[in-house]
Amino acid sequence: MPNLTLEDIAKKAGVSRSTASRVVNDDPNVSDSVRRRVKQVILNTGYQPHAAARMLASHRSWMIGLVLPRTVSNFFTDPYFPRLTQGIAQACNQHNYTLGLFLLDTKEDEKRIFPRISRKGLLDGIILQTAEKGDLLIERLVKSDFPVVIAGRPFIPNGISYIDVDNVNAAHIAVSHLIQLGYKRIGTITGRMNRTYAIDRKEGYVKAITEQGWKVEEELIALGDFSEEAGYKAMKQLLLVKPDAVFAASDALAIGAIRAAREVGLHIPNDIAFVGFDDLPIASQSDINLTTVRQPIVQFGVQAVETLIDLIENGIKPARHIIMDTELVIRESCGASQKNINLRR
Amino acid sequence: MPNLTLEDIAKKAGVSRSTASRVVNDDPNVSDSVRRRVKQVILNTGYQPHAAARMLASHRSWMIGLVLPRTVSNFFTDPYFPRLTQGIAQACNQHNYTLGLFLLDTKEDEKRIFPRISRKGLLDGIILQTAEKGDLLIERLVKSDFPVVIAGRPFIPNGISYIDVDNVNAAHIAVSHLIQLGYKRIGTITGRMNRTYAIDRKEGYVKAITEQGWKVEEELIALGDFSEEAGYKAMKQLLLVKPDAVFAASDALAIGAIRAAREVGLHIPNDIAFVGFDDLPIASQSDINLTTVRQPIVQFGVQAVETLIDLIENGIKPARHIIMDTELVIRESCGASQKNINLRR
DNA sequence: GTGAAAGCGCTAACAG
DNA sequence: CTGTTAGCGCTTTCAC
Repeated sequence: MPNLTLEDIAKKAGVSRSTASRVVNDDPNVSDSVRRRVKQVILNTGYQPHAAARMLASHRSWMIGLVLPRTVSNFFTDPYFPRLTQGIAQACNQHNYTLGLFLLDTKEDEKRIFPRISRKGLLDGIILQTAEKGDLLIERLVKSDFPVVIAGRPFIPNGISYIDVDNVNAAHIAVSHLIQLGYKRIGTITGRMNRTYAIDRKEGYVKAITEQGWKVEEELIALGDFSEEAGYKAMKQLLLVKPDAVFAASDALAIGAIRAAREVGLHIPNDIAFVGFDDLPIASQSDINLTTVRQPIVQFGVQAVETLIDLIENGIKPARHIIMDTELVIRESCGASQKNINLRR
Repeated sequence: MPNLTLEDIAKKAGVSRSTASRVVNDDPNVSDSVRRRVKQVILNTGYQPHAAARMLASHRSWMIGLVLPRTVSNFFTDPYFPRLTQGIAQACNQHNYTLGLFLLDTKEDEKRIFPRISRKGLLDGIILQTAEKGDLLIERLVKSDFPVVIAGRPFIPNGISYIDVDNVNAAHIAVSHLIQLGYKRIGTITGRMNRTYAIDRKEGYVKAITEQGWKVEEELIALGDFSEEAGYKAMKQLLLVKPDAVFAASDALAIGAIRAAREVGLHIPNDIAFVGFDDLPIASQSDINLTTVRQPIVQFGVQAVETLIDLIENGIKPARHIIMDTELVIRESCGASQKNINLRR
């Protein structure tokens, strides 16, 4: 395939470069006969417009960036991020955008990221995973008037678009469910408190506990980092204080925790109950059967892209705030079915 | 920040645009004093060259694409791919390349991918995960003389650069290790046979078994797809024919398999031994302690990028073929330590 | 509905 | 070492 330019196509079709351009870009101001002729030439030659030239002339790159900060950057320990990425990639394909992936591994990366992503002509917009409190990147991005969507509510949500689920409420429902089932000593494994979603899910737990007039016991709260490994370790801690049920802030945490519980011979849900968060495919497997809060992760990614495209095309103001629904999926690990039998007796 | 151009910088520094360009691109042909002056202006103004303009003029995009075919596209079920992606992203940051991620979700995606990634001016090169037998993408890419590195040996390796580990040998070593420990009825959980690495690891297994003069029993070979869930299901099958050891073609498979074994009350390694492949972090956790073939996944990604950059800068011929080392990491799940004690007695 | 012409912001010979 | 001059391939007014 030779390096054809628009000029060549125009010549072969016997029209001007502008007209050829109009056909390529589906401009309505072209007569049908000419359009057909040009399209035929394009088809025959396999012509593809030069990406950089188009970017330069049109001031659009048709490319969006996904930025994942360092703290989530060994992003393979929690299946959430790959899944989110998948949703985002899918939506990009759909809308004909190219996805640029920026995984921040080191502190160095983090320091150099702003110039790289804000460089003019590279990205039309950015999806940024919620970062830590006091993160400068979001602030700088907001100031730069760049189209940005935050995945997960940021610490300072003023004037910036984001998309989230109602984590407080979802966690509250999950823990309340355990309470209704009669558990009295409910522990939780949280994510690290440098993320709003970790904070919010803990808040939902606390709310449900205090609503009962119970005291929140610090020893029943264990810290993880959303990975399976962390769930395992956190559960080792919790086992010392013998909870009868545990709300884990992610499925990965829950699965690690379940491993730890089983390792010491506990049976689920008879000896101890679990509720997770995410509803990953593994949650529904027969030996896990995890009751969990279903998050529409892929759909969340799609929504992020579509919101961003809206920002790109219609301006960033006013900021969009989108909250997606969750749903408590009741399986075996919470003991609901057995409890119901008990109650019936 | 206003939209500064090189011209503006040049004016402010009292030099020509070319000189400013030279400073930006670290061209040695600039006097120190001028260089300092221009650099100062750049620093003061926060100037960033326009990405598209640079791409167009230099015929380089400083962007590489990572293409993951549909069959690996729900790429969050096997931690291998996120990890590989991380290695690739890391190397891209290091070398100042932007990473374009192309996750192929649907058949549609797969059909439309070639024009998208081969569009001139978008990518300097492509890293492509090994695809299925008869995949047209690789062929078309080879024909197009585009710089491409395949991650994992492709089915038709002629004239194309790839990077791989010696899967046959690694699997052979792993299974031989089980044989030496005295296991007599060794099963395996393979990946789907549409991937060279799945085929190769099975071949290593077969080689080790037949080397002993043993017959390869089909019922001892279960098919998975490299996910934990598949490992669990495959193991359910294998349990029916009571193997005393199992070689799993990935750690994810092994962990799913271990869950299935434990579910029916088997103890590891006393009742049944396991060896995995990958050495993911979870393999070393205290209740898993998986003996496994360590693959340098992140380093593999880095190597892929560096090979690709070599191709971009020095031409694609001759094709590079790089085989990276693996290592058998012996932990508890194979029963080596206990066996040794037995032997010593 | 179509064409001519003017850039988009940069790199890269080439001349000095 | 530095400046001048052509483009890179496309989009986008602006006339007609």
